[in-house]
Amino acid sequence: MTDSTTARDEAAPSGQGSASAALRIAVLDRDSGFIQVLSKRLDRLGWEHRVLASPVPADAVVAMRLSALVVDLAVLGPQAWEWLERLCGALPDLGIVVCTGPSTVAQRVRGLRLGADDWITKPCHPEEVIARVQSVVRRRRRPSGRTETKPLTAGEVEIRSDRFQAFVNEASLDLTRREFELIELLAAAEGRVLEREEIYSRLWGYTMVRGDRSVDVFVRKLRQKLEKSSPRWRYIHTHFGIGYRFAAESLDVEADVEVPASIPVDWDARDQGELAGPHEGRELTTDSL
Amino acid sequence: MTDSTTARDEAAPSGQGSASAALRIAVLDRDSGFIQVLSKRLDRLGWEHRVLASPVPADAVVAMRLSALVVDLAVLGPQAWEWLERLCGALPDLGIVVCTGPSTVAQRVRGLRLGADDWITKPCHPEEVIARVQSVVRRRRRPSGRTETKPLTAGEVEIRSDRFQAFVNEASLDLTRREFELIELLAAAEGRVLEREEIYSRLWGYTMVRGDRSVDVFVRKLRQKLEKSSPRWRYIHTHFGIGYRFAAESLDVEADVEVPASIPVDWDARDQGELAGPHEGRELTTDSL
DNA sequence: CCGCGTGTGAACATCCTGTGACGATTGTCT
DNA sequence: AGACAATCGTCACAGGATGTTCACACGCGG
Repeated sequence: MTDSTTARDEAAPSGQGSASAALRIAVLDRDSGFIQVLSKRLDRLGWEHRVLASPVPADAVVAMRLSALVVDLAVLGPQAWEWLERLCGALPDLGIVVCTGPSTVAQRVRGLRLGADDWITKPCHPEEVIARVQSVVRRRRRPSGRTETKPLTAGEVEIRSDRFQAFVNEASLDLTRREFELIELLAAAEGRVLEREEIYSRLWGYTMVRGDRSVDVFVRKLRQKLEKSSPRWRYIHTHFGIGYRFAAESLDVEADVEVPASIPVDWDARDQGELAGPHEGRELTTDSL
Repeated sequence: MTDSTTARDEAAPSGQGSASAALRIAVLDRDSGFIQVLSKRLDRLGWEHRVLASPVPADAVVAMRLSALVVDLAVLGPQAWEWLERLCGALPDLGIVVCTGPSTVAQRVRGLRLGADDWITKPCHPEEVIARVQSVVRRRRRPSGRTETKPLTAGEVEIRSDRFQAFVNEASLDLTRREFELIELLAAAEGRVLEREEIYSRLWGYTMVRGDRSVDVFVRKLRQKLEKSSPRWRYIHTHFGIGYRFAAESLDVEADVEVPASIPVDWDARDQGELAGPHEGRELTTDSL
């Protein structure tokens, strides 16, 4: 493993609030003075950052896996709008702060509507730029309420966010980062069907291109590991043409007759544990192993 | 309503289009001119909004269940910072846009650091205020966005958008994607008759060519599956020369004793369905099979 | 009674997913 | 630095599920 270094910062489905420090920022600008001051400040904050002086294709920005981007639209010339639109379309979760020279209200409105998160007019104080970037990034992390309090369990598996691992009978499944993020995302959906596009955008951070099989492949890897450790259960269900649904379902058939009444089962706690929606009534969990 | 269909039209993978409409905004300001213009604009947008002219306790704001708040800190006087801090602490998900008179960089930075999402300096154009509020709200809606999934029921069937499935007595009908979209569309029409062309254009996304039987075929498949799982009910009714209407109707003659009480019958939808004869009087309900 | 719209079943074409393997990339260890 | 291992993303293929079209039977409406 040892994956978790940069793991959570970008595109984290349920990031840990702790890692507010590690941020990847890029600044696209030509004003050397501005860049210099800003860079120094970013250094002191310990934010990983990168300066781009020339118009970078939107696709290239996507590959940088940024948390936020500060951009002077002037650098991009006339195609700035198109560029901005494409970028926002591809990375809905990227924080974009436009920091540019004098502009009209209409321009600012247009930029914000296209997907920019903030718009600062030069000249401006670098400290304010920093503060606005922070503000944008702060808003981005959703899971404010979802701290790593409760380990999720379903069927035989237990998903521990604090360990970045899933376990069956205390034995780790040895999930990789992506695999874990996937199972965590699915399990957190509480039995709802998640569409491929949504899974992709929440795990990878940008929008999926048609024909991408990444989600399928990782679902397969997950299923393999789940099946190996918990053969009598099915967890990930395919919904053809839509996506996947996570729900623990036992393969043991109608074995309730087998369950001796002598063993008192804590139905309440058990039911809560099951992620399987309240329906799927015949959960019958004869954990007779 | 009809999540999946509308979602389809705008190619939005996860976003429920309807959610963008329901916004609750409050404006805390004393500048009557500003308020007036802003209010008018908010009205036209259809956003539910409320104007507060006097310093409202932070707790009171909490009770308003807002999506966003536009506030002139000047109204709050010297306690503005404390007020802001408390509010942000209590409602981390509330979008807060400070819109106030001249300020120093330090003040703006402080406000943003305390939790404000944006800071606009007056005088400013109301359209920009709107755009910035939208930008702030846009980011926020992801996490809770998918809560409005209310199971729709009619007769014995229950349509669950979160599972892309319909159920009868908790047993799935195993509908395919198109079948589900169709039943969802029909059911959402609340008993109105939908013309073939409309059904087609809303499910397929483009206009139907004359002679296309796709809708008929899918109606048939749906009827088959419905009949198999719920034989004592009729759901989809043909209106000759027009289209189809969805309404649960029991075949049991007044002997609803048969109807298992476990599932409440949606009488309302049924009644509405009977009345709905929008098109030329010849309703003549040929639903005799 | 005729014309047209609809129900029905099946054949056909298409799309979608499961699967295994391969190269690319990243990070670690020596 | 270089080799090595793990992980990730893409590809091609196969099988199956799904969507579409067609021909024919039937009933409605005029």
